[in-house]
Amino acid sequence: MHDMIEEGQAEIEAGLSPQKQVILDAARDLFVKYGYEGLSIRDLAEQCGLAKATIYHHFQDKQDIFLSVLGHAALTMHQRIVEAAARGETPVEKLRAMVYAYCDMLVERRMVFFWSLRANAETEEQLRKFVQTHKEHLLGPLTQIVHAGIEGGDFRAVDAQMSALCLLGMLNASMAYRIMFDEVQDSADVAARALDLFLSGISTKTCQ
Amino acid sequence: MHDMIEEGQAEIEAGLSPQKQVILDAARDLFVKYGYEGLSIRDLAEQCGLAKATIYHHFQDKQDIFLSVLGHAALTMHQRIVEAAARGETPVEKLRAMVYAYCDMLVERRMVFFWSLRANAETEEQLRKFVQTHKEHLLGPLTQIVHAGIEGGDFRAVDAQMSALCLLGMLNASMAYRIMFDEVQDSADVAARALDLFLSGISTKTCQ
Amino acid sequence: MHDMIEEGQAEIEAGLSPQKQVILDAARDLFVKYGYEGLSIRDLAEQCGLAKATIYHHFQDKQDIFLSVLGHAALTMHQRIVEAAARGETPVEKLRAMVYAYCDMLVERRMVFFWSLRANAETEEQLRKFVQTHKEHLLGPLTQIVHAGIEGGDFRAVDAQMSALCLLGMLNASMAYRIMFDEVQDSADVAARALDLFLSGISTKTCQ
Amino acid sequence: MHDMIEEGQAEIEAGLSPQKQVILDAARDLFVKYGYEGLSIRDLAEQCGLAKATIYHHFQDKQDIFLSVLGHAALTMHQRIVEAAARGETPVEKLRAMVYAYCDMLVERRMVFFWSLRANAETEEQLRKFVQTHKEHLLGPLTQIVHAGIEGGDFRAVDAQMSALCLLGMLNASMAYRIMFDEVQDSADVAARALDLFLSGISTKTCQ
DNA sequence: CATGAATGAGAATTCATTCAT
DNA sequence: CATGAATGAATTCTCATTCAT
Repeated sequence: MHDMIEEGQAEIEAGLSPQKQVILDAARDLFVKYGYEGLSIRDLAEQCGLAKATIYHHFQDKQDIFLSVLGHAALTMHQRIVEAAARGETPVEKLRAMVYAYCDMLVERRMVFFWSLRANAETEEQLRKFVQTHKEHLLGPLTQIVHAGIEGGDFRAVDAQMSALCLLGMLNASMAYRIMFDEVQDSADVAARALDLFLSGISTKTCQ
Repeated sequence: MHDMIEEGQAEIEAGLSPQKQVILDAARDLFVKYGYEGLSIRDLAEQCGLAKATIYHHFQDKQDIFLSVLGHAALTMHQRIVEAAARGETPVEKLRAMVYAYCDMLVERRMVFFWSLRANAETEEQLRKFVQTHKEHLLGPLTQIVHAGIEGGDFRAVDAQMSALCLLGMLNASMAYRIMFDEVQDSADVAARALDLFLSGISTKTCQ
Repeated sequence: MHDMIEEGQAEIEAGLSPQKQVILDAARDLFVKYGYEGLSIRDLAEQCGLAKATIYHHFQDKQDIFLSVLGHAALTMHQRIVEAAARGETPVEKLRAMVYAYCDMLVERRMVFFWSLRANAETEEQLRKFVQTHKEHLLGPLTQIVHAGIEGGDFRAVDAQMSALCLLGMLNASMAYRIMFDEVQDSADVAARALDLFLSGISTKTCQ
Repeated sequence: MHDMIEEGQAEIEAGLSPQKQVILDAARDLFVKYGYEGLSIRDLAEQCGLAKATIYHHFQDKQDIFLSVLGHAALTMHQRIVEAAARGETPVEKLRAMVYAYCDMLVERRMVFFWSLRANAETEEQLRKFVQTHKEHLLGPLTQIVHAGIEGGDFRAVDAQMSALCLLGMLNASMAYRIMFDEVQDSADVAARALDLFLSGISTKTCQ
């Protein structure tokens, strides 16, 4: 895997006080580990070395933290994927770079499934809208490349968005499996094989 | 979609007291809806029309309920998939039947991802082992068919298990998307398209 | 220590169904270990290999069990002490035999203090009356011997009951200390030294 | 009895927030009255005029409260006994003052037996260690005086610690009896008689 | 910018007990 | 004589959140 990020803890977003960043980074890890209900403000505060009340100084409530985490994750994913795409020439090269970048983030943050975070019932509607708004950040660039590949004659005339979605699903499943059961396998390997299967599926060339 | 199950609530497993079945069915729905931490025993009891204490008469604790739900789900999935496979002749036909059966269950029980259920930290290790034991129920039959397809010359010589895993991932993502965002689309359609992409990927025939 | 009882589990009292005895024996151990509130009917039932409801077949309620245990303990103590007294000739010999018998029971059943069992508030009044009634079983024989010693000119003219009470207190404290902290010391030794101190205190002879 | 403490509720220990003191004082009374299992946090909170959760703001859990109570009791006992000892000249005088101080505390706080408080099974080991650490506070000063008495030729060459332990046992039993059954008797009287018996036992002089 | 104190609501779990069988 | 099923009340403890400082 190519562009390993040294330590994914502290990417400072414009307009975010450093203290907020600390909280968000800790919150991300805890949400991923324990889910929405499973993260307790007490734990979060302890993790940050702050008092519980201080958390409320920076965020309105738990949902606020949650949605902030989600927003930042989506944004970062987007940035990395777009950056990765820029490193390739052909659609296939671009796709490969994006896939690696995506899998890196999955593993690095153990964010196995982006959607597996599950908020409580009241949040759910809000969450749905939120995800609907931000999913483009992830799905959009992929879809676009698939589209370009179709236009360029590299790929068959499939439904581009649906294909991108399937690619993400394959990667999610593969990485989840690797993380849960066979940590020995290199994630780049796993990702490569899933990507090959995908490319065989959409490529116009004879399969092998 | 073909064999829609009329009401997925009450398949009686051998050796399970009916009262336990009632609790498990309700628990399944609530776990899927709210996640592990999100299900409260109080809600579960109310849903079943029982007193909280009665739940604890039948199950040791929340984890016990959780793992029971998981176990039964895995078993049911297995049964349905195996049944479905029996309805096809060729590997492709078998695969298609299995995919439909799987997606039916996903939608019917809104079990969007089988693995997205997430227990608390202490459970996690136990959960991991549990899933490791039971994943075969789901992955095994698929892998077997892919294998048969390879042997029979229908499929390319890919890693059968990895391919099966990718197929599941594609279906999970597709169905999750459909459930979350465009409920209008027919899930059979969505499933069919994902399957076609997959088949194109592993088929030995010229793509297209 | 002389008359070690082989296994203090099953002394059958006249008129007690064997099943009741089993329950009482288990209850005694649990009350001693955990106190009144600390014993749970569930644990008691498990310990006996019975269902909870079966306990209620034999006893009215928890208090009933508690008072039965107390009654039987008082009775057994009484019997053993009286038996022991019969084995001595002089008051001092009798006292020594009683003390050994008492300490044997303390250790054997870890009933460090007879009175340390504490029931809940509502029971307390009932308990007080009960203990008041039964304390004679323990204190009476000792007091009587002290009295005899005074009459016979062996002991000083002290308040016999108060002296007996003090002797019990010394033994309780000594045995409790031994059980809690230095299990190495022989309980017969410990008892002997406490008794010597007591005898020095009430004896008419020059000390030493 | 000489130095009766007017109201034993509010001795402020250095370094303890006043709120913690309030809770500890209430907890002491309730533990003594009902035992470890018998005290409910709800009752304790009500007694303090606080919300249940507030108790947990100040203490980690029930055990924490319990051990705190024990620690403070041991400390206070120690202080009072040492103060009392300073008021006497000869070992006998010192002992007498200590005994009165001890019995005062027993009655005042109805702490009939210092050791009769019994925690649940998991605590027990922790409790044992705790008591082992703190028993010196109570036993140490007494043992020391007995030792001094032996050195000075006032007392016989007995095992000082064992004697001190016996003295405590006598006092405990005597006071418990008085509190439970004949409240009419003056506790100073009761204590005096137990002490006289003890002194007769260890004194080198001819017994009367 | 930060926090200690406080809390009402609710979490999971256990309690002693009853009753139909 | 025995028990499985059931339960209302109580248990310890945690939750997200507020507020005065």
